Amino acid sequence: MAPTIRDVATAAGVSQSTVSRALSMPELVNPATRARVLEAAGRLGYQPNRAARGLITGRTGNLGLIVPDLSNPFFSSVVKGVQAAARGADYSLFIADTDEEASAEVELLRALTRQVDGIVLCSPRSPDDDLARVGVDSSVVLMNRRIEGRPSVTVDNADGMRQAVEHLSALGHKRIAYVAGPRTSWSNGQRERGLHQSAEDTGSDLVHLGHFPPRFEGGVAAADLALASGATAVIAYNDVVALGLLSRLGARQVSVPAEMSVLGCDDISMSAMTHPALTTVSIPKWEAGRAAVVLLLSLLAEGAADSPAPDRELPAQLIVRATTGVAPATGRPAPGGHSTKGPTG
Amino acid sequence: MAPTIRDVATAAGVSQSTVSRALSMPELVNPATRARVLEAAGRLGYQPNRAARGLITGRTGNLGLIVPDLSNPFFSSVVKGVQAAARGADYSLFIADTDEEASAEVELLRALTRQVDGIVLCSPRSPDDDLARVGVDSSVVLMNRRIEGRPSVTVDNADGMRQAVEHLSALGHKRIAYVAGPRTSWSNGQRERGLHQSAEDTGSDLVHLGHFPPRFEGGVAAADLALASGATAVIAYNDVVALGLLSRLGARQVSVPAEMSVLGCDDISMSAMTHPALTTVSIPKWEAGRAAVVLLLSLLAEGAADSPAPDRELPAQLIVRATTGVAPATGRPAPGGHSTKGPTG
DNA sequence: AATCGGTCTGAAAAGGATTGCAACACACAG
DNA sequence: CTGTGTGTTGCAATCCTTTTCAGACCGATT
Repeated sequence: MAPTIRDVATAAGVSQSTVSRALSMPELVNPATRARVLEAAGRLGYQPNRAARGLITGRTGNLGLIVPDLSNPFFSSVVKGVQAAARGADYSLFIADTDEEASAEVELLRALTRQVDGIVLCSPRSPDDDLARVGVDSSVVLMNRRIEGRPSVTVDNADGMRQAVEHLSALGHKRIAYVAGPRTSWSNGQRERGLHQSAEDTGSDLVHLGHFPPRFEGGVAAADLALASGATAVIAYNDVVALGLLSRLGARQVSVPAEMSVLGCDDISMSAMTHPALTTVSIPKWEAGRAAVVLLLSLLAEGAADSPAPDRELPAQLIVRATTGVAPATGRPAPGGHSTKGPTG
Repeated sequence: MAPTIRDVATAAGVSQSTVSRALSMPELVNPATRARVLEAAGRLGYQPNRAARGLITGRTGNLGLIVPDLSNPFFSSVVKGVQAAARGADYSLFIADTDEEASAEVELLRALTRQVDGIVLCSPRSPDDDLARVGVDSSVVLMNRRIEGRPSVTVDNADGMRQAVEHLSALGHKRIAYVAGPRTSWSNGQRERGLHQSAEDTGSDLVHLGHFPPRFEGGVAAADLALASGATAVIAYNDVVALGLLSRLGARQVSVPAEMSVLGCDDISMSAMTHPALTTVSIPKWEAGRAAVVLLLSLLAEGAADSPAPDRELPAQLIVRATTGVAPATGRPAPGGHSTKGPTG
């Protein structure tokens, strides 16, 4: 149905090989012939069959992207960055969403691996062992997770948390609550680590409120714990959770930031639009997606040879908006909430 | 590198054809042989090379999905529906985002068409002619757009708007403003049509505030116009815009719904979580994505033969939450805003 | 005139899976 | 004992492109 290289060849009065060369190695054919070939190809609307090409080159021209939840705005931004970079390099993109289910990751990884040249695995929830096993044969770049011996793109979450804690500390907050994300999230682990370290450095009390689903409802549920904890500021695992916090605090008529400061993470676009606008630790999402693809493509080009699993770490950046303010003069009473300085999960 | 059908064949002591048949037409081979083949395939971890298969069958096992903006939660839901259906039918999914740019649609359509068996084109912004031209050769199902002679999945937007207007009318609102979406959006046209019809039926005044980008900022910008229009209720093109309206109304200290009722469209998850929770016309997003794939697959199975471009229309459903209430007793003055009953774009 | 270098082109193989056709074995009927 | 049918398997062609290898051609040098 669609024109093949053969059709172009006869139309241009040359052989298939010449057509192939005219299109992919232009300097090897006589300019006049090439012009004829290009004209014929254009006239027939010829598009090379990527499956056939892939069969012989062993490369598909496709990349895969696996994310936990496409409806999370954090990941939409990542997807956009990945997409831009892939399209720029003339790769097509398979995107798959695991619905936050760890088991789906290895399954998708396996299913995808035959159809792509490489995979960006974003914020995987699976245990290290599973990931180590499955990715060996194909090129996989991890994002938001670091595993020994695997290339990855990460963000300096710990430093982001340091900036957050120092900001709050400078505002006079002495007791800071943290609403944690999934136990299986590597980023969450990094953030907890950064929090504990900088809490210690600044002499702040850190209250770990427990692990919550990284969604709006998680923040809603955590808000009451935060209020009961005696903290004057609360840091959320991400912005969506922070928005949930704000919502519940609003419902309980707690004024932000006068009575309680709230700080998110990610800097999703919605965060700048709330009232009051959310103070947050900005993560270069788009850039991270792009960097993952760049790294992946460089690995593919090298032929998976030398370098021992490169890592790329991007900076996080505190963005101060309106949900953080000076600590209330009178400390709140501090019932409930278990204060701890050791990591909990 | 990866095991081929040949490897399985020698391992099982049969020919390639037998392996192929054992895997895809099990009833044609001797049960004992089949068992041997399956065992060998399993042991070697054989996965058929889809490119090679596609070369001969002419089918890729891939579907394509094109949406205007992945970071719009409406489309994330659609994507999830499409993905679920595709995965259920053992198809892989290419997803592409046009960044709301119409020209990218035809380009992506063309690029994708060779690599997939069919495409779901969601909420296309391109003019009818362009779409009519490009899709002829491949199977394309439109979503949120109806074009003569092309299969489509749509939602009864007009009826959704009717429900909205009747709801507001029953609450005593006489003057209703509409914040329109992109001119190039077919859904927007349908909604305007429904609005004008039901405004006439209920004897309400409809104020068209103009076209705004379908984003939060669009709502923010429209809010002041709504206030100045003398309307006591405002319907937004979608929920994201409605959230922008709420934000700006809040900033201007207009109480919702006491002074102004606000009504959105789509029912994105965020809408149930605001304070007050947003009244909205719910669109079956997930279901629509699924329906589009089901329709597409049925077309592929039929071999694009008989039926003259089936259309599937899904119902919309008003969800009353807290941003709509009885009209304020004292009508507001009505300067600015151009009242009209004819469609504007 | 023969050789050489260089440029350009074509023939043919390869890549992995599917499938039409032929072959084979076997049982059974004629 | 031959012919027919059925059930099972193998051979070989095919899909479309890339790539290797060899050949053709031309001008120039020895």
